[in-house]
Formats: sequence, structure tokens, C-alpha cells
Amino acid sequence: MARKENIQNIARRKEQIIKAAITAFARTGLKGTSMNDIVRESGLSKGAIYWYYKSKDELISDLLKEFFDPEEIKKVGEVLVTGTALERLEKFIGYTIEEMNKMQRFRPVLQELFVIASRDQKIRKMAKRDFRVGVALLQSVIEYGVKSKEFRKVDPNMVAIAIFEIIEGTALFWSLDLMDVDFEKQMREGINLILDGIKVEK
Amino acid sequence: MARKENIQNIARRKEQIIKAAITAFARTGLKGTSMNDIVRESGLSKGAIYWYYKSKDELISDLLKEFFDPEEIKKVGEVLVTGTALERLEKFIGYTIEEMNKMQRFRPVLQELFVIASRDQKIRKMAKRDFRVGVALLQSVIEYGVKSKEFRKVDPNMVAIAIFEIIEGTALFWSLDLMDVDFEKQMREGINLILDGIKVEK
DNA sequence: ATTCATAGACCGACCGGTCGGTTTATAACG
DNA sequence: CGTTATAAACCGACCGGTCGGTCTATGAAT
Repeated sequence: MARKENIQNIARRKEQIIKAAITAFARTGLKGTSMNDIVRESGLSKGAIYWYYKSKDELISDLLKEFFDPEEIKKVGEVLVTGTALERLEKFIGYTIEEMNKMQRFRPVLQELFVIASRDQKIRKMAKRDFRVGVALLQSVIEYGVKSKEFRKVDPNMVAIAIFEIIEGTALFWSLDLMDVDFEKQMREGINLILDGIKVEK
Repeated sequence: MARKENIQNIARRKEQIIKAAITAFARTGLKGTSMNDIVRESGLSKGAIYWYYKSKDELISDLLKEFFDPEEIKKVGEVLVTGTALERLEKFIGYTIEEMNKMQRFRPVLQELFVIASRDQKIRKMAKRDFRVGVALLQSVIEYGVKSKEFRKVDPNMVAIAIFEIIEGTALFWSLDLMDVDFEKQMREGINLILDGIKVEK
């Protein structure tokens, strides 16, 4: 027999290509980036890229998994099972801010994926699943707070979505450099505004 | 004498082209829509469109003014000078919801403009000016509420931005069909959550 | 141990087609 | 007739994708 297929190497190469693609996409947008741009950015040849991905669409499909990965947020959920509701929320917010900072450069790509999602049912479904996992996570923390009498009786789903709106809204305004204030501060204070309204006075 | 330049007619034609462009862009995106698509949608010829706009970029530039028009929001400001702070806010929210419903079909175009704005300084400046006018408006209402003792002492700028985040966040989730609840209800309740926290108890 | 055969990994010139934009022809109207 | 307005044919640049070919790791045969 001849040379064996090196699965580990395939994964490494695909990662190399995806990373180059995200960088290029962040710079010039999904449609504005040609395969030749990705070729240049990756340091590989066009033939190599088409060896691993049979089309630009397939490449983008793979890239989507990096952005809409419910598994990752589920892992966060596992950590949110100790402490008061407020402490759990603080942990969640801390994680979110950390993640946002890490992804800042690629935020325009995510925003563009939202646009595509509004036209493409398949992508919209991925975004929806991701959204639902996140909301469910926050919702469970709010529910816990209501049960432990930290929060007054509220609709946990609605509150969870509202907090998510603050998070996504802050990220949007931040990526457009609309606010003069610090992104982390604005996000924390925005969420606290909501929490102030549902906290039970001592 | 030459035929008189019919300014009214030019404006009508331009509007016809812009309207067709927005419709086409909403369907297939800015880059994904060719000039020929716009030609088809408008019912005019390519020559006609290039008679009124000398490039696709110039067309998009004109289109931007429809989406980032500070004058329009300023008009709303003029109406928000009577009643209690809460009544003024209610007026503002009502106007926002009405506007969102009207623009629903074109929301993906706006979202796409945000993406472009994150890469294009000129467009970002337009978005920023629009944002600032809106925030200033909301902020003045909050300030009024603080002065009239309806609201407790809060940072009006921060609260205004938070409300805007709820608005934009709801619009985003709505356009992606992420929420199962009604968009208007979610938006109102999200904002009320914030207001509950800053209202002075009677 | 050396040679050979095979298939995975990779390269870059090239192709058909589409794009934004231009030019040319013609109609409408003063 | 000259000007304004519109339509249609056309252009070069560029795009996604292909394809013939090269290189290299590895098992089989000698």
C-alpha cells in the first residue's frame, strides 16, 4: 500500500486555512475576499486549499462552526452551579467579556454572518441554536435567583433575552466605535441596571 | 433654447433607482447584488442608471442617507417636550417601534451597512453621528426625569445607551427570528426592566 | 538494502463566466 | 437641429474553480 492519509495533518492544515480565511474576511468581508486573497494569507497554494475544501462555500460552512459553537457555551454552564445567583451572573459576564475581547478583531465577520443568517435558513438555524443555548443558560441562573429570593418574581426568559440584548448591543456599538465610554464598563453597568430592577431589597 | 433641466424628474428617477436598489440589496446583499440586478429591479436600463449615478459606490453613498438621517430623528425630538419623563419615553418607544415595523424588510441592509461601517471610516462617521443624535435625545429625556424626581440619580448617558442597546439588540434578534416572543413586547418589557430600576418609588 | 509502484499532498497556469463600467445607437422633445 | 434621456452592445478585470503535473512518504518486490 501507499502513503497513509494523515488525519492529524489534515486537521492542522484545515485550521491553518480557516485561520487565514477569518483574518482575510475580517479585513475585506466575505464577498470582498477572493480565494486568491486567502491563498496569499495562508501561505499555501490554491491547489492545496481546494484539496481540503471543494468550494468557498464549504470553507465558510466550516468557519461557521468556530462562531456558532454551542458546546463551548455549554462548558460555561457547568461552572455556573455554585454561589448566589448574582455570583453566577458575575461569572457569566466575566466570561463573556473575556470572550469578546479575544474575538474583537473578528467581530465584523460575526456581524456579517448575522447578515447572511437573515437570508440563509441553514445558517439561521445554527445561530438560533447557539442563541437558545445561551439564553437557556442565563435563564436558569435567573430562575435560580427567583427561587432563592434574590430576585423578585420576573419572567426569566424575558430577562435573559434582555441581558443578551445588552451584551450584543454593547458589542455592536463597541465594534463601530460609537461609544466614548469603555466597553466593559458600559456592558456591566447596563446589565446592573436590569439587575437593580429585579433585585429584592434587603 | 435647450430643454429645461427637470429637477423634480431627476429626484423622482433617483428615488426610483434607490428604492429598487434597496429592495435588491435586501434580497442578495450589497456585494451579492450586481448593477444588472438593480437594472432588472428598477425596470430601467443600465444606461439610465449610470446617467443618474456614475458608480455603484455613489449609488450606495446616496442610499446611506436614507438609513443614517439625523434630521428625521431630530424631528422626533421636537415632539418630546411635553408630559412626564415616562410619557416622553413612551412616545419615543412608540415611534421607534413604528419605524422598525416600517423598515423590517430592509433591516438586513442596515445590518450590512454596520458591517461596512466597521471597515469604512466615512460610513462609520455617519453612523456615529446618527447614534449620537439618538442617544442625546434619549439622554435629555432621562435628564428631565432625574430633574423632575421621577428617576433616581443615574448617569443619563449610560442609561440612554443601555436603552439603545435593548432596542438594537431586539431588532437584531428579531431580524434573525431568534426569539419566540413578539418583538414589540420584548422590546417594551426590556426597556421597562431598566426603567423599573431607576424609577423613584412613590 | 535498494528499487519500484502507488497515492496523498501540493502547485500555479489557466478557463469560463460575471462584474462594474463604457461606448455607441437611437428616440423624444425643445 | 441640438440636447436630453434611454437602451443595448460591448470591454477588460477579476472571480471561483479546474486541471495537468510534481513531489514525497510509504509499503511491496527484488
